[in-house]
Amino acid sequence: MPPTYPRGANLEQVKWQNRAVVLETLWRFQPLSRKDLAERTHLTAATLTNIVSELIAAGLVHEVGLGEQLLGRRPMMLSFAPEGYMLIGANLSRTELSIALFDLLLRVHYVLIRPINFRVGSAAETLIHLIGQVITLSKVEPARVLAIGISSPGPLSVEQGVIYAPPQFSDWSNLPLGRLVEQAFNLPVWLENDANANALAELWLGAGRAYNSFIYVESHSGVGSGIILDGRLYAGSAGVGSELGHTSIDRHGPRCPCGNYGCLELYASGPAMIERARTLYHNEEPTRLIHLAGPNLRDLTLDHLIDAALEGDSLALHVIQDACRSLGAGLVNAINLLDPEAVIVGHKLNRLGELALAPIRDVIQQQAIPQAAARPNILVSQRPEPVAVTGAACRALSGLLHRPDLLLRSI
Amino acid sequence: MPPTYPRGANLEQVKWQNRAVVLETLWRFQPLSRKDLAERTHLTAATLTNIVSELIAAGLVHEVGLGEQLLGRRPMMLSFAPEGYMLIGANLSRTELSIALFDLLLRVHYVLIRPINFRVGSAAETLIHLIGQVITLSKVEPARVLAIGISSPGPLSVEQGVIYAPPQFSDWSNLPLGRLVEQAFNLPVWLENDANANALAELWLGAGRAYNSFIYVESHSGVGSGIILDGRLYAGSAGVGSELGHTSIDRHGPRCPCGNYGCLELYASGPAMIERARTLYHNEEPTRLIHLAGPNLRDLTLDHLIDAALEGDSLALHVIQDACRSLGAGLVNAINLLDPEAVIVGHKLNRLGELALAPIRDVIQQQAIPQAAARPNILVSQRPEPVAVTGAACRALSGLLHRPDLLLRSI
DNA sequence: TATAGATTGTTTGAGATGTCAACAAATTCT
DNA sequence: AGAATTTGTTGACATCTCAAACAATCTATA
Repeated sequence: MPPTYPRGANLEQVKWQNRAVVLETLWRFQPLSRKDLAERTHLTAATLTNIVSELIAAGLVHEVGLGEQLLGRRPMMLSFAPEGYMLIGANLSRTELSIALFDLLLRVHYVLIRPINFRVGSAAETLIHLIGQVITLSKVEPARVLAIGISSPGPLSVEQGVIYAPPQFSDWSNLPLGRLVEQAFNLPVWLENDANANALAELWLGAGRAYNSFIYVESHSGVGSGIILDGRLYAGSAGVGSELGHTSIDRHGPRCPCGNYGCLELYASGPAMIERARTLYHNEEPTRLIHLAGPNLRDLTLDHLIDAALEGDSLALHVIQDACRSLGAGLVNAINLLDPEAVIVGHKLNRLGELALAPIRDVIQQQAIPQAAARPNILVSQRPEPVAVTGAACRALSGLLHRPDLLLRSI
Repeated sequence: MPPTYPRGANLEQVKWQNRAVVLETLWRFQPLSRKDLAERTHLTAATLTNIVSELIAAGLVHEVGLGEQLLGRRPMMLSFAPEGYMLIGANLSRTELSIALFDLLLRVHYVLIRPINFRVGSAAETLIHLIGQVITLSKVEPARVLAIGISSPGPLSVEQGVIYAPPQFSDWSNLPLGRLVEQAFNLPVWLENDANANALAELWLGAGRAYNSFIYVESHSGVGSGIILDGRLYAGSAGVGSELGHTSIDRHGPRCPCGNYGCLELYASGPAMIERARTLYHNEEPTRLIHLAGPNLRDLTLDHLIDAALEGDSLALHVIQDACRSLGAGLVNAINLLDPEAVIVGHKLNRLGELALAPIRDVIQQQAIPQAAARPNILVSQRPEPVAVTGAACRALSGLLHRPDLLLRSI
């Protein structure tokens, strides 16, 4: 692909860009007055009068009452219309399909969760059927649904809306899911890697709200990650996200199925921790874990480990904190390469709070080079429930706010 | 620092942005016709007529003759005016100060190189004096010099133009070099980390011209790197560049002065290779190296190693290719994290060509995950001489092209 | 209670930019 | 010589933001 050139701008683009900027700013910092918006966007008050009138006429924004003011006229505060329009978020995990209906404030209005079998049935039809179900069962007026966001694990082409599933899940392999859903509902659809979508959720709703750049990492069946640079999700040259889980922390470590050696995922994923716990267990006294996972830790899950660690089980704590130190080592590399403002640790690990953060923070404090003055803040995820679909909804919201023509064309 | 909000645009910004886009596009792909520019920038032909007239009137662009055309009117090709205006590039290395005068095509017109002693003299005055010397000795009309770019190793604040030198170089420590030079010549000055500047040079003049994103890496006294994303130099949140040299490839490796363990720099920098050659040498037969570096490889330099490797010396080749495999391991991590289109290996190593590239490429081919379809291209640097100052001049050019008001305000 | 002062929001008209469509210019092919 | 084709130019035009005056709304104070 030859290099793309920066594009020239024209007046229509200015118009839409300004509307996008206003919408995004209002979303992140609502409620705001017209004056506040003018200051933050560096547009003039006159322009904000114009733009806000449009947004109110379109039903996207409401005046929500007068704000406080020490002296002079009190400002009229603006917020997103709470229930004017709706979004659909859908998440495919390895075991289940979650679909939810959100309003434009990303509050949940309806949730549907179904176990799925990747090997059976026609994948796209199932998803389309269930999205339809959510719309009818929630009794939302279909015309008020504006967009659909879909998050899915593992390699996919964001631009083409295709999932490259492993061959054994033949039904999902090379599936142009984005386009199929788009056609079925005649709505804009955004497909996104699940960790990337979760990173966006941190940016919009979670611990990343105060930052312009951060690295998000989560551990479950693998180690997923997403990178936010300059307030935007970094997509990479091929639209495939970042793969912190497959950066190596030990070139002499074991071989990873990906071809590399000593990948972070081999030390810090859920299965890696379970494996480690089983190995260490044989040489230890009986612990709290055996009550949870049965003899020889036969049924051990990551949740068991986390529960046990929270209850003070030393083996579980040891295994988890070891994994967190590995996570820290991988993050040090990413930090030295990208110099982010923050690191956010998410998903299951956030139940552990400081128990997980402390070892990560220690490693980073000691081993990352102090770029400029400050090292990045290390934070725990703060996304609201239902966690799985919120990222997908954020992806749809983010897509919509950057395409205000999709929101305003109707008027 | 609170998050910065995206800013609204207005028509004046559109004007300058379009001029910047046209200038940048013309620079990278000159010669181009007005029609070519219109297609690449997605502006209309009418707009290009207007903008090009301005640029010609300002003396920045010349019509350089008719191009070929199968049918119809032949296009008038445009190029940057070869000698209308000039730029200064300056590079501080650990041992010498290089300053050169360039035209807007980044061709060298005058070079001055001086050995320096970091411990003695007033640093800023020396640099300012020598820049003045270049201007007078080259007999360029001072008013035609438009901007100054300065590259320097090690941590610095791009935005504030300050060099944070190690304390032993007290004269250069916390020096607001950018502002001092700016005031001395009343010209815009850009200060940039040397590896970052070299990455820019690859983008504008070298192996990176065909790519929008790549990772540039060079090995000398350390391992330097620069990241180009989306056709722009990635600056990080604090304006400090990327530090691939201080990403770890082996958490059980030796401790690095930076605090981390097993940093890439400990395996792939010049001093690391020299050390390794000395260690291995004692157990080997006499080699070609002894002729170059004296008994016990007392005076061995990286250049010696490279020369010997080019002449087929097996020890030198072994040491270098080992270092390159380490470099590959570090690059695999960066690739899996950032998914760039290319990797460019520069500086001294490019004398080795495929001898250095092959082991790097092997490691990446085997260990990087194939994101989307293709793995990144692995290339060797192609910058023109004089290598050291070209990066600095590119930084100045890049700065100017993004601020066309600095170029056009005079008319 | 009236008035001054301060702050937010609105209106009007002006200025600037890129665009559109028609046209001019230059070249090849038949 | 004329049709076809491509590049470049011109002037009317639509539209966006902006500046400035103005309206609205609130507090403080005499």
